[in-house]
Formats: sequence, structure tokens, C-alpha cells
Amino acid sequence: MRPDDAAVIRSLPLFADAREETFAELVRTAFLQRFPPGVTLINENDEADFLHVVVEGQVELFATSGERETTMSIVEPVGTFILAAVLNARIYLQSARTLQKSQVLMIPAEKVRDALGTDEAFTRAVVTELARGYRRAVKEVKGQKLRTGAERLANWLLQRAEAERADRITLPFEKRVLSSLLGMTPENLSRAFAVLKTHGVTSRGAVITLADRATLAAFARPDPLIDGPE
Amino acid sequence: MRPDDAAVIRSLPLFADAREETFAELVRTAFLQRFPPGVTLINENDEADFLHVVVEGQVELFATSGERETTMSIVEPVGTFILAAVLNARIYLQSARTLQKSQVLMIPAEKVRDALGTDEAFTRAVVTELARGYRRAVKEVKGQKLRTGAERLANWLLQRAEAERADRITLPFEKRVLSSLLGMTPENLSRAFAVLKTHGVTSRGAVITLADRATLAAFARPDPLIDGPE
DNA sequence: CGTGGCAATTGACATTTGTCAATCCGCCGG
DNA sequence: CCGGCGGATTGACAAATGTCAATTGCCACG
Repeated sequence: MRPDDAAVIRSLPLFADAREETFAELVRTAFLQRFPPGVTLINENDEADFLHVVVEGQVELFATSGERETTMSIVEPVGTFILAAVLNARIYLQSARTLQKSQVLMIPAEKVRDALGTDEAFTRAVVTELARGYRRAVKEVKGQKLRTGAERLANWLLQRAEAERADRITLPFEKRVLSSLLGMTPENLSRAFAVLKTHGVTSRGAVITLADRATLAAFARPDPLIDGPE
Repeated sequence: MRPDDAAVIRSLPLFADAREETFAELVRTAFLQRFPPGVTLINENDEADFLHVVVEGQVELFATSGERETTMSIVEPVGTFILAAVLNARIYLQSARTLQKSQVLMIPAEKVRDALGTDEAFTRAVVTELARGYRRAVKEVKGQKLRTGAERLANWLLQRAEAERADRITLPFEKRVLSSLLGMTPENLSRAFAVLKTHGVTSRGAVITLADRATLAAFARPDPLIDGPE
């Protein structure tokens, strides 16, 4: 691993306050692996052996049941995933695959659990991070149960525009991934975009333009308790 | 608070391993309150001031957005709620109301956060509990995105039957609450029950009978990564 | 022993979402 | 420059879910 990779990981909320020895030990025992796109990194139902940190590229977390599959989230640099499973020494609830050429740091689960006992600041950061993930998942449930597909898309677009401080958005992944992330079929996503045309959303390929955020917001009815950061 | 109430709370996974002083301090500063049915205990968007423990009765956690509302979970004795908001000193993402006459222990959020710094075993329990809640929320998302309404009902019934080790279930709350918990309208729940009649589910009022769990399971396709305990 | 009130159910219909098939379109390799 | 591949879109239809209104049924209260 390059030194500045380590520095970037060190700056993650999860590691920023950890003691030097704790961080050094975690990184020392970790593997930094490179993967081409489309590789399955972990499978639901496997034992949680590693905490994963996406250093470069893009990783899709997804879940299956029977024949059905849905995208749970997209992890980009620098983000971690599967923390909860690692901590409780449980099996993964989600699978992961690379969407792009990626570098992933894999920290042995055992080391993470060990660090809990020895580094108070790290433990505190884990608590914060878990609580954050928990709350994100609750928001996800709220969005799924309280909104229609078109509304979820509209709010997703508004969030993106907000984050990028721009009215022109370039989708960071394929539309079929977005459709699954939002909990619908690709066909339905196309129709949702058609609906949003009447609210000032135009799209050409992966480039989406919002003519008037206020108009779109009137339709989307964004809610900080669903869409807000954190 | 009666001494055996304290003992029951003490036996919760969240408190079982805490030091005696930690637990004593938390309980000393807590309020035990009684509420009639239908009382709103907390409101989304309020600051998280207390960790709540349901000692008696039944509490519904629900969320709203605009005019819409959905039930997020039902908390029965002895269970806690709103841990994540308390820990991150954030606002509540969910509201809570009593469904029955209830007793609720309210522990000041500040004390809970203080205890994190001073009691390692308690902190460890908090991590475990948070991870558990996180994983439960992820399972909820999976259920919502991967299953139809009738399937969610079928799996809910199977889970109940499993937990009670009986083929006869008495609904612990009104059907409209169940419908909202499962993410559908009351009308749709009725229809879902009608669908399950063909799979051996008969209902008279709040009493549901499963003629053959295997048959029902063939329809429900239960999945430990969605329905399993934890 | 009625009877009012509320939850639950049912029917009719609208909306949303999914499925299947055909077509379009952009990009890349020959 | 031409195919050809895969993702995206569109149309037609089916299934799932929501909405509205009417009815049923149960229970508590007078």
C-alpha cells in the first residue's frame, strides 16, 4: 500500500481518532487487493472475515433472495462496508461485487474486534459509525415504504445535485444499477424519468439536467429525515 | 421503580455486562413513567434526550413523511428503542406512541453517552446492540425490496409461529398496525390473508391458524438472511 | 338487551409496478 | 465504415397495490 493510501484511510472517521499502534496493527495485517470490474468480493451467508475499505474504484453491495436481487448501496472511495457483520462475528447479509476496476483493503475481522478492547477512541468511532449506518438503513426503509418510485428518483437526483452543487449530474453508474438501488426495474426507471420530464428533468445518456430544483422539489417533497446527510 | 423491574432491565443484553456503578447511575437518573394507550412519547425531528426502555405494555415506532405514515416496529417488554439517535446526539428519525397502557423507563441520553467512556463492558454491549439493530434494519430493507405483500405476511406468520412454537397465533395488535408494519394498506392485508387461505392459513378475528407450515413455507420462501433472529 | 362506534372486510376502480418483446442507440472492434 | 453487442427505451399487457365507498361484525357502553 502506498503511504498516501494509508493517510487517506487514516483520515476516515472510523480511524481518525484511533491510536497510532491500533491503526498500524490494522493496516499491517491487512491485504490491499486489486480487482477488475464484475468480481464478486463477498457472498451473503459467508462468515464475516474481513472489514473492507474501498480505496479506489466502485463496489456494489447487493442482496438476493430466491431469484430476486436488489442493490443495497454503492461504496466509493474512501468508504468501508460490512462493519456490523464483522463486529458481531456474524455472516454477511449482503454480497459485494466490483463495478469498476477497484482496490480494496481487507482488514481481518479478528483484528478489528481486538482493537475494540484496546483502543477506546477507536471503539467510540465504531459506535458512531454503526449508529450512522443504522440510521441510514432506517432512512432507507422509510424511503421504500413512504415513497413511490418516481419520488425516490426525484429525491436521489436532488441529493446528487446538492452534493455536487450543480444542476447537471452525470450518473456514476449504469441506469440499471440505479434502478435496482432505488427499488425498481430498469423499465420503471425509464418511466420515472419520463414523469420527471414534466418537472424539469431532462436526460441524455448518463447526463441529467435539472431545469429548476424548486419545481422538482415540489414534486419530490424531500425530507431531511429521509434524505439528509449522515 | 420496583426492584424486580430493575432486575429485568439489568438482564437485558444492553445492561447485563455493565458494571454495577454504571447501571446504578443510569437507573438512578432515569424516570419510570406510566402512559395510557395512544400517547405519543416522542416525535421525529425532536432532539434525542432519552433512551427508552419499555417495561410494560406496547410501544409502536412509526415514521411519517408528508401525509403518509408507516409503522417501523413494535417494542414490547423488555426492549429499548432509539439507541442510535441517543448515541450520536442526533434527532429522532422515528416517532413513538403507546398502543397499550405502558410503563417506560427514560434514561437521560447524556448519562448513556457518559457511560460509554467509563464502562468498557457496557460499551461493548452497545456496539453489539447497535450492530444488531443495524442488521435488523438491513433485513427490513431486503424484505421490502425483494418480497410482495403476501410474502411478507406469510413470513411474518411463520416467524411468529416459530417463536411461539404453535400453529395457532393470536395477533398481538390490531390488523391495521400489522398492515402498516408490513408496508401495506389494511385492505391489502385482508387480500393477503385471502391469498394465504389457499396455503392453509385461516383466520377468525385476531386468531390465525396455520394448517401446514411446510405448505405455507413453500409459498413464503423464508430466508434466514431476512427472517432469521438477531 | 339494544345500539353506536370502530375495526375489518369486500367490491369496484385507479394507479403503480412488473414482465415480456421489440426496437433504438451508442460505443467499440474489425 | 460497418456490424454487432449490450444497455436503454418503448409499447402492450399482467400483476400488485392503493383508494374510495359500502357493508359487515364485534365489542363496549348505556
